[in-house]
Amino acid sequence: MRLTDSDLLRDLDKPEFAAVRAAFVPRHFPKGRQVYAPREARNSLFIVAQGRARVYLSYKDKEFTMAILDVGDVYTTHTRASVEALDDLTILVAELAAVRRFLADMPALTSSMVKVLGDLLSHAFSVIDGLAFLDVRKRLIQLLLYEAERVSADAEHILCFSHGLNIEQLATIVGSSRQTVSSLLNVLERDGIIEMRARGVICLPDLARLEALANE
Amino acid sequence: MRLTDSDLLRDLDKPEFAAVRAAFVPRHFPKGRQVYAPREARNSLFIVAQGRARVYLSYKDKEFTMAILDVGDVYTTHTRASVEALDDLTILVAELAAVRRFLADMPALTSSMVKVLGDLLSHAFSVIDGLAFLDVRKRLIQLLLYEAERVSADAEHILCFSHGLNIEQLATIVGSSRQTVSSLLNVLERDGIIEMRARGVICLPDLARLEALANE
DNA sequence: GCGTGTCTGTCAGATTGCCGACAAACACGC
DNA sequence: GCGTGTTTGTCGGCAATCTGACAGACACGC
Repeated sequence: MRLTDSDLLRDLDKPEFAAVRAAFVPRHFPKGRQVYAPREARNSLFIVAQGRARVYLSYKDKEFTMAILDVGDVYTTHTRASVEALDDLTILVAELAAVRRFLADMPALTSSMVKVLGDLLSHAFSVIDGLAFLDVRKRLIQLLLYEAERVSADAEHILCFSHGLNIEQLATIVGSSRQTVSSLLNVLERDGIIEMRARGVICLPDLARLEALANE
Repeated sequence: MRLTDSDLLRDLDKPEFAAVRAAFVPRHFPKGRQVYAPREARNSLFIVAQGRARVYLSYKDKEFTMAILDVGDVYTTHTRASVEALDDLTILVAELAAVRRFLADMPALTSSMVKVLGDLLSHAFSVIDGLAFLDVRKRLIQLLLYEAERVSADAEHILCFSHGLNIEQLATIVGSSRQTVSSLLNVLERDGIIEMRARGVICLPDLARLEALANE
């Protein structure tokens, strides 16, 4: 779910961007608080400075999680998505209109913006791809593989990651129900493909086999 | 499915944009020909000058149509989507890198680019929204309403549109199968909510009732 | 006007995945 | 260690939708 950790955050701290940096205001949200409501009029751009945020669509009492933003991730509102704080959250917010004023002067900023939008778009296409062509089981496996990729840098002997989400939240990511995801995970565990060490922690003792399942 | 008919095409013909205009090369494709293959390396931006193009994802022998581009629509590749000519097609193509070089000099161009990406993104969100929350019937009804909106300007007494697609193609738009869409359409017709005048032509004698169905 | 190829309507069977219900496992404060 | 609220596992019934099959309708060239 990681989106676009461009160098925007780092760039902003360079002296030549001081003027732009001033357009970004830090805002804090306690865990669970709504950051943006569905059809918020304002278009803004923010960078996650601390904590995680969940970007999601909702309809009646259902929710679909589009992305989980981590530190360094950049996001633009002006879509019909809501955002909520998954942990205590700090973001740097700028009005899009304000940022736009600087675009002419700072080509680097333009590239960043275009990159952010491009990454969001590319991610959205992946999501559509999954929903249109894959069943819940495959979408879940893809999610596991995706998470695995992010920790693989640690090169642990046995690959584990702590996503810190409950089954219900996982279900909103793959667009399914708690019950379905629960039983799929348990089948995978019985087959020795995953291991659920604790709530919110999954290990992948046999990555190769998981990858095979994704392609079958 | 109409995307982003920004003023890019018109803007480009202004004398001050002559330099940028030169970066766009016209290309022709006969009906049915592939315009971009799935994972084409090059990132480019094009404007439809004549005909229609279909943007779609594919997986094994299934396809999902993301959008149908009309004259004036702008599209950027660099996603995993393919594009094919739905009619005989003429597009103005520019390499993204080439366009990017002009961005600094021409803020208006930047706005256009950001708008294009933003529109694509917003459309992608709508698609996800439909796939995640609505059943085939509702997605189909939304599609009908969407098409209705585009011709409503004609203010005909009874609203008709000729989409020029067969049932199978409609099915790829709503992410369903030919059989399902066929029977759903026939149920709607029996209920007097739509009228299929000829292949590829649908009339909506009772728009209000259709809208009611969409919200139920 | 006839024949061929495509498009459409419809049915039956199988599958997927949802939902409600309920019990067991867990987390955490006291 | 106990009690309460949350999370998880599992079952059964049900609705949506897919697939394959086939017949009838249509379109168009000759």
